[in-house]
Amino acid sequence: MSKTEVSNSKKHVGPGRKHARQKRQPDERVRRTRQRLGSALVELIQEKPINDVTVQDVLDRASVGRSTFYLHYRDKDDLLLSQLEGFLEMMSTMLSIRNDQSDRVAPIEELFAHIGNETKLYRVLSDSGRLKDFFELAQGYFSRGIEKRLKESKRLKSISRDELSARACALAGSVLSLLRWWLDRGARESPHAMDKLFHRMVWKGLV
Amino acid sequence: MSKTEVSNSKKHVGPGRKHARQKRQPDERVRRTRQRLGSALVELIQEKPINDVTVQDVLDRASVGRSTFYLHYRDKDDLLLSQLEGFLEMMSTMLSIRNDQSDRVAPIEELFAHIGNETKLYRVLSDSGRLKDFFELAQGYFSRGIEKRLKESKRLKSISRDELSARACALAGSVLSLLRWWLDRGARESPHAMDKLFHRMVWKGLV
DNA sequence: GCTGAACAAAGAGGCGATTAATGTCCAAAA
DNA sequence: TTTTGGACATTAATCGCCTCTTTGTTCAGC
Repeated sequence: MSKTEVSNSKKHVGPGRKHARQKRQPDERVRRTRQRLGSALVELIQEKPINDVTVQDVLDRASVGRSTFYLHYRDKDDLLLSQLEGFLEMMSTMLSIRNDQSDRVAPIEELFAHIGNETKLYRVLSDSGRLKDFFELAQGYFSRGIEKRLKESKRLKSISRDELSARACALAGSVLSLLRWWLDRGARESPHAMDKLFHRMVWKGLV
Repeated sequence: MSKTEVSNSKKHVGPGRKHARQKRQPDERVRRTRQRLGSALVELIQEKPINDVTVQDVLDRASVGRSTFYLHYRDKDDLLLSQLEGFLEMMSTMLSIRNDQSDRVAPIEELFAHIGNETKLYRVLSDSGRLKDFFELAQGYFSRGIEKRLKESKRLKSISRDELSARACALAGSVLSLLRWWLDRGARESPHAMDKLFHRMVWKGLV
């Protein structure tokens, strides 16, 4: 695990993945085990350099047997990736939902709020050089979420499939750039302010 | 030079940099030497894996003495970075220029056209894992170029400095995402079509 | 400003030995 | 069915030591 990149996990489908994909039968025991492992890793990488965290550390912190770990995940990176993907999946879903009813929190605001709560983790990823991989991953998830949303827009019915995907891609890019701008300056503005800013810029004219 | 990252070049100011910065007295000999070294490197990395290209290779190809090389550049990476920066500087300048007069080629179109001519290089950077660094670098240059342009917009006179920089950042992000989308699909659409697409999306409503 | 040659310093690669960590397997418990 | 603990084979990091390549510096002279 020397050349560990967050994005380099197309190795093989692996044993752990099967559980992740089967959304049926979310056995409570399984859910808890995975949850404990994930939290343990996330905690640990905020305590010491990511490469110094061993599988054994995670096992101890999570109080989970070694064999159980490998039953769920291919390796440490797979676990981290799975955590990040879970998070991004949430964000993507948020972006995909139309909020016509004004009683919902705006998706961009919610997105900034959620990520603003994880600035420590952001720092860790940044320091370990995995931030670029994370953003690349995020670009995919955000694009898909946004594309889904755009598809339901009446104003864009006449637009070709390719152009829709291009637009989603560009929008995702701008959200992520804005997010990075915000985080790198210490997240000074409120999530609500960022949401309004984003709306003033592009969202309004597009969806 | 095993862990060579395009972006990791904040080591120290280095001897070579002084020539790069002094825009006065662009001595013809210096210009030619730098030009030859740059071209040699760019040629070579398209012929064999970037890490197999030695300084000696570059020297031979460029017919430049070893001491001369180190007079201009800190190391191989510095040379590559300098080439990329030169390219990005051009792009940034293009983005910063308002084209009120319709006889100019639109900046986005020109940008896509220029980069479309370097797909081989794009592939090389991608294969050597430096693409993420390149895009990160580009994000900075593009943001600055766009911010400069936005500053001259009458429609945005009332906007705060911070918001202007945020907007520029987001716009740069969307251009780059679009660019990546375009390149990764084989640059099928014409630069002109991409320009129009971009305008339909955001540019129009913003500047 | 550029050169060539000479030289010190750093680094990559090979190799055997040692140690830590990883990943697999299975019988048995929950 | 999931989880467990312990035993076990495999892998990977580390070290010392060596060799050869590449790097980066220096300087007298064009």
